Amino acid sequence: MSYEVYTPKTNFKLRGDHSYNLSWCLLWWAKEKVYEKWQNNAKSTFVLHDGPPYANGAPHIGHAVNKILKDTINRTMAMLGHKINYIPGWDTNGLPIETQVEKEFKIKGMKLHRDISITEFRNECAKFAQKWIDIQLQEFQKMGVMADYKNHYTTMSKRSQNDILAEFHKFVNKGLVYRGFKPIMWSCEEKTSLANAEVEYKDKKSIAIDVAFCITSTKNKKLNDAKIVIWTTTPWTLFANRAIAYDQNLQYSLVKIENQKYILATNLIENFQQRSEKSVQILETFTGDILNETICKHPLHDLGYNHSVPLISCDFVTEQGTGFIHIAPGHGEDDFNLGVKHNLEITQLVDEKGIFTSNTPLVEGKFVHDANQIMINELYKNNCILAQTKITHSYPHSWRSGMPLIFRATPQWFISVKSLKENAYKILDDIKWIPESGRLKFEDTLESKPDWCISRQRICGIPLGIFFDCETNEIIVKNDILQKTQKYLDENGMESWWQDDTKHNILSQVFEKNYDTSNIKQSFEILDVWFDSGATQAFVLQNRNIGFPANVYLEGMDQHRAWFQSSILQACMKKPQTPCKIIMSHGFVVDKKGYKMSKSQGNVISPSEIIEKHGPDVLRLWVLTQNYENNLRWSTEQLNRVLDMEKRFRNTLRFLLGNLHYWNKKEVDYKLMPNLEKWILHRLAQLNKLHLQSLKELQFANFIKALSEFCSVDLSTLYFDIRKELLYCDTLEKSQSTRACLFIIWSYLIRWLAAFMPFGTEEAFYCYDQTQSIHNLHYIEISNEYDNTKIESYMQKMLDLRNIAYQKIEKLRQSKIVTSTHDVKITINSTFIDSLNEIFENSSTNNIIDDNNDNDLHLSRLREFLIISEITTSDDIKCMQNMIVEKHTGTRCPRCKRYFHDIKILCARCEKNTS
RNA sequence: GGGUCCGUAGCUCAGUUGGUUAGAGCGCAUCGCUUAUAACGGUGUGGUCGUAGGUUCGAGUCCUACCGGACCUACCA
Repeated sequence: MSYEVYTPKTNFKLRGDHSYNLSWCLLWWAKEKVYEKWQNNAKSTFVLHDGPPYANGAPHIGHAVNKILKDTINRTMAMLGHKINYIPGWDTNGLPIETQVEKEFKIKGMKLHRDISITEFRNECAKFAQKWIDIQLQEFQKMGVMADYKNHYTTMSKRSQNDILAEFHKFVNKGLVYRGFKPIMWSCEEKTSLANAEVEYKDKKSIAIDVAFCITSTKNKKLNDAKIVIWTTTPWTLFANRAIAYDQNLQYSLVKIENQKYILATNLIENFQQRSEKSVQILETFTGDILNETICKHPLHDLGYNHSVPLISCDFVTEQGTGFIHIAPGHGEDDFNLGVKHNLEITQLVDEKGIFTSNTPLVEGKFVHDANQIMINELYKNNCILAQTKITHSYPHSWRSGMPLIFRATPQWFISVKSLKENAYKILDDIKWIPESGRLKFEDTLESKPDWCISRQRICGIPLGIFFDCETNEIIVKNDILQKTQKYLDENGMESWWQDDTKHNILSQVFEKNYDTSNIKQSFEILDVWFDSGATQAFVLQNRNIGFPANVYLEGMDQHRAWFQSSILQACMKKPQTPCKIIMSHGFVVDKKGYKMSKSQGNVISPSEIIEKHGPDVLRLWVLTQNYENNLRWSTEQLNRVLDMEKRFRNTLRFLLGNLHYWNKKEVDYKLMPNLEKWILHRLAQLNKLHLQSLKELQFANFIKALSEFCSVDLSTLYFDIRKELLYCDTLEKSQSTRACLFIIWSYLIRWLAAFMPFGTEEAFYCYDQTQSIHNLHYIEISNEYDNTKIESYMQKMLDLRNIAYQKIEKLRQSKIVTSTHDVKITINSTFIDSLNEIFENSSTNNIIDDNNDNDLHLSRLREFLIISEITTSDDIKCMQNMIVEKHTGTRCPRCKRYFHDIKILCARCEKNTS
């Protein structure tokens, strides 16, 4: 037989239909204009400036981490009452998109210029980027990322491109842009220089050779007929060899190998022996300075390479090789610097495709990597190779095509960064770095930053928009030509830069009719994409009046050398100023074992898959409960942990909702609440402090964990379990003040959780209130009364008693004497009543259960707390530890489960409450 | 090769300026409830604090080296 009890009633499911709920929430938020309403908030505008992801693929788990963190901060700030200005953006120019589009044309057998115009090509790139923007935008929304999507920015929109060009021209006007000639990382495949960020270091197998150079002149007689041995892994660069470097402080030895004298670094002889399998006899050892003013001849001297090869001292000789470094000033940075210092020829023997030009005997028209074998063959013919080995070493490759890169000296445009760096150093203290070590990373990169090569020999991007004198290499700036160029491109479209009449149209505005402009060249290069994204602080934050400086920049920690760097340098063009107040960085996603995710390892996970299987809240909780300053680990254990956590939160909300169903919506004065309620409110006050702390550090993991413990331990195990008897079995009238307390708990919990699991909380909130979104509510300030530290000692004493009692009950349970705490009767010493009085000091008498057997209020409280049937006193018991726990000998009331001695069908209380 | 950061129970994390027997939640095991029921409660089990040295009366905490991992850097010519 069942009796009426007030068990929880709610439509909110423990396991919701997350895919239905996801689409419902997105519709609901749009209808409710959640983001738009954030603009009505009274507190100052909070600007988290979005660093643009690259629009060339589906979002990966790293995007998810980044966007979820950003969104959580935004939602938190909105609930604090700030206006939110979050403009998502995309990086849409550059090589990766261009090569992708190029590939598609190649498949169709089409060729740029022949079959497709530059304009058409650029349009295809834009279409390609737009496709991925649409996909990413949708995915970000599914993660719950709330943003001003309508006004999103891209680096390819007309307005952005004009703004970015204008931004670049400011650098030109300030005299910071110059044409330089430097060896830079060059991709023969893509025929362009590459930014550092476009370079990927991979293992490459190379042929390493030890090559002998004959000495032709030396001031030291004993070196007369000796040969210098160099070691190289790029034999083709020997065609461009112009010197040999050594360390004048290093020990070198004159050695004899097969009746020929050679010079090698003393400590590297053993390595050399192993490589060459030749026996080496040391004749004499000396320091490197003896090699001063020594001159060799090129090993292919008689084949057209008849220049002399001087020995030059340097400080970058390493532990590898022979102690001598072959120097090709056109093909390495160290080499170049040394070449400039000693006035060596900076060779330009290789064209943009990596093919040797006409002034290179033997290899003219040959690709550099094919030239390796030609060089090796010739050297063998001339008897110059002492050893040939294969080595695997880390070598730069093109990020996109995967092809090995070369160093190649070419004319490029550079921004002089000296003054920008000086300004940047001045604002480092104005930025709060989270974590603090981020500043160190940033500073390290800043310190070693060379002048910024900003030209790219491509077309998917923003043209430099400059003309220059091809004799002096000076950029033409007279008669406002830069502004006129900007205006022209604004009116005719950015792609008009590549049209035939553009040069004439612009120059005719600047120079008189008969002025000879044959010396004036137009640059057809485009800007480095890092300049594009670095300019967002200008063309998004400032030009659109979003707010400058922004409050927060938040990106992966790799951006300390990339976006953070370019943004700050560009902001510091005129004066020291920071584009943001806080720079926060997060780690990368790794697998269970801590290894990075890569397709080849097969350990990648996709955010959309997680969302599909488990819902967006689970993905978010996974991100948010880890220490994201370091790596974020993904594993099934973690997934299960987060699934359990989500379930715990949902079930807590469900229990609250179910019991609020019976609430008369009347609030209750704090002073009238029993100690147990005061304690749970005190816990809320503690959590609130933690919440504020988490906002300061923008670290939510500890707070969420505290919330989870609160739900498990404080609510489920203690408060809810104890109050169930009252809520279910007593009169509705009696239980109202506890329900009022449940409402307070609900009010805080649902708001706190809203930023972390926006979908589940919305679903729950809708069960309570269909008139508004939870995400347009604000956090509630905690009443000072709640922060009641005195209540802690009350709770501690109660828990101690509970502990003692439950240990004893457990023994009875194990002996199969009782099964539940309801079966138990406890007897304690009557003098303990006094200490109970102390424990319950100041506790209200409100909403105590009718305890027809007990006439002592405090005993009744204790009985309630222990969830047992009866508690009595006796003078025979000496102390609390000796409390007697035994099976109650009465009959159980089928409604409230308690045992009583005098019972008809129901206990007296239930009889009364059901009549 | 160099720089920065990280390494505490199966998982996520606490662990104050070095100070008793290293904590929590979850998980897991087990018992129970059957009025939050694909829920809930009781009890229990988990750790050579990455490894090895050193400083100290005493080290998870400080120092050194090494191992493993992440990010950055670097054409080992």
